[in-house]
This record gives sequence, structure tokens and C-alpha cells, in this order.
Amino acid sequence: MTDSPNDVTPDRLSKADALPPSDQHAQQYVAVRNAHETELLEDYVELIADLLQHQGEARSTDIAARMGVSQATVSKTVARLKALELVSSKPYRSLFLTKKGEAMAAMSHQRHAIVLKFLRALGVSDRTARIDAEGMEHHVSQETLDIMQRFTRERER
Amino acid sequence: MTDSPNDVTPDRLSKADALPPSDQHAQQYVAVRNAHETELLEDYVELIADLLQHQGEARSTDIAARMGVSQATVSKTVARLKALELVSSKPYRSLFLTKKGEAMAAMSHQRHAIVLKFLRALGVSDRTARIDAEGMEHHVSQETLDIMQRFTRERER
DNA sequence: TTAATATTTTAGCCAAGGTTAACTTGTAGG
DNA sequence: CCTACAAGTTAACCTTGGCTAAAATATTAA
Repeated sequence: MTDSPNDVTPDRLSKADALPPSDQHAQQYVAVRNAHETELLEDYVELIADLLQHQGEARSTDIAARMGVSQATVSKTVARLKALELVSSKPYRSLFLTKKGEAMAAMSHQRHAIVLKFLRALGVSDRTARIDAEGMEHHVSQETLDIMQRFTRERER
Repeated sequence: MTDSPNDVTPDRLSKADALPPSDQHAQQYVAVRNAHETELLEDYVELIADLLQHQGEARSTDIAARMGVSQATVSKTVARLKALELVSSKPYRSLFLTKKGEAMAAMSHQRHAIVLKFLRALGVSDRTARIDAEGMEHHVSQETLDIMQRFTRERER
């Protein structure tokens, strides 16, 4: 490599947007991979909080049904959540959030709500907004969240 | 369970939005999991297309650097891409897209561009918009994409 | 209180997506 | 032409997040 005379000079070939420098480019993907790591944990914790609030109890059966996953999978993931001290429970009993878990659930819930309301304010149908929000919420930075929130408020007035 | 007299009646306890019915709720998560399956493949294919266009060549070193990942990882993923007939190449040589791969890259690129432009039109800074777009692009439905596109066009006028 | 049913856990399996270390192949320079 | 370095591959390993089947524990109803 390294600057041979017949190097392709991108600017002459491509319409507009060139590639960002490698290291900056890499950071984008790293950010996405990091998000993926906590994504599932956040979903669980958020769902547990919802169940506690709405049904008074968080049982793995319900989690399995709502996540569209087998009970065995829930068991395994809950074990991880307990190891991370996000969830507490006695064997064969229903689940509770630790302080740490509650904090995560609250943040997660708030982000989710902001994205969902934003999509609806944009004019996206309820059904689609719900699906998209679920996927998007873990990939929206604070900066963007602030802007979404402002946008939604303006539309509401 | 099942309607005991002292069942918690959610509506009295919670502020607004109750939980959606289980099966509908599950579909949201299923949709996200499905998106995750193709996500990485799309990113690779999109990046390969970019490299081909901007540098005339797609080499695994560059992919590794830009994805922030080891070369071994690239090798393995490329093997998968080849098995799926998205990419073709001879051992130790650089990579090409099949027709199928090109189609996927084109779609992916377009979605990415729509989301990125939308975020910028919203007022998100370039750096943040790039990161968020990378994460969001795989979770935005066609309906939302259309709305984003319309929004961006209106702002441009 | 005991038997049937429901729920939770455990064990064993699999694929994806990472890693490092060691090996192979390709390419430039002397 | 051959040697050094760069690039690509392979092997062996790890974790995550799914699954099914079987075992353990709770709950309900007779």
C-alpha cells in the first residue's frame, strides 16, 4: 500500500461522502457492539419492572411468554442478571430488582418512552412505532434523545 | 392465578400505558432478534461495497481495521458470507460481492443514508449522527424510513 | 394428604461472534 | 532468487443466547 503513484484517489471517483478515517469508522462499530452487550439485560430488567408494576409480580413464565422465548432461556439469563446483581430471587420463586436493577430499568424505560413518543409524534403508526422503538432504543445517544424529546414537546403544543 | 378476588387490578395502580397482550409483546422482541441475525452480514456487505467503490479493492485488513476487529474474525465472517453467496473470493485474495451481495449492499446503503440524513436534519451533530445511524439502521421499518425521508426533504426545502 | 398440574431449573446441544497464537501464502527489495 | 514482512487462514478457545428434554419444586383440587 502506502501511496504508490497509481493509488486510487477516491475524490475523483466517488460522489460525495468518502469513507471516514479507519479508526473513527471502527469506533462506530465498537459502539454498536457495546450496545448489543447490555441490550438484552436492559430488556429483561425493563420487562421485570413492568411486570412488577402492572401485575404485582414477575414470574419467569410471563417473561418467557412476553419475550417469545423458552423458559429455560429465561432461567439462564436470569442467572446472569443475578450474577450482575441486577435481579434477586430465591429458587423457584418470582423475581425482584435490586437497587441497581431498578436504576437500570428506570433509565431504560425512560429512553424507551422517549423514542416511542417521538416516533408517534413523527407520524409512525402505533404498531410500527412499538416495534421500531424496541430495536432503536439501545442505539440512541443522549444527544439524540434530547433532540427527540424537544421535538415531541413542540409537536404536542 | 386466574382472577382471584385479590388480584391486582393494574388500571388502578399504574399511570396510563398498560402492557400489550403477551403475544403482541413477544413479536416486538422477535422482530429485534431477527434484525440482529442479518445485522452483521449487512454491515460487512455494505462496508465491502464502500471499499470497492472508494479504494477499488476490498481487503480483509481494511475490513478488520474499519470494523475494529481482528483479521481472524473477518476471515470467519467472510466464510459465512461466502456460504450465503453474498461474497466471492479466492483464498488469500481480495473480496467481491455477488449479485445478491450487491443487492443487499445497495439496500443497506440506502437505509443507512436515509437514517443518517434524517438525524442530521433533526439537528444531531455529525459525529453522533454517524454512530447512532450505524446502530439504528437495522431496526427501522419501511414505514418509518418513508416518514424520515419525507421529513428530511421538507427540511431541505 | 396426596395426586395431578404448573412452574422452575438443570443438562446437553448448537451457532454466532469474538479472541490469540501459529501457520501459510503473497509481494517487495536487495 | 531469496529473504523479510505483510496479509490471510486455521485451530483452539470463550461467552452469549437460543433450543429440547428431563428432573425438581410448588400449587391446586379431589
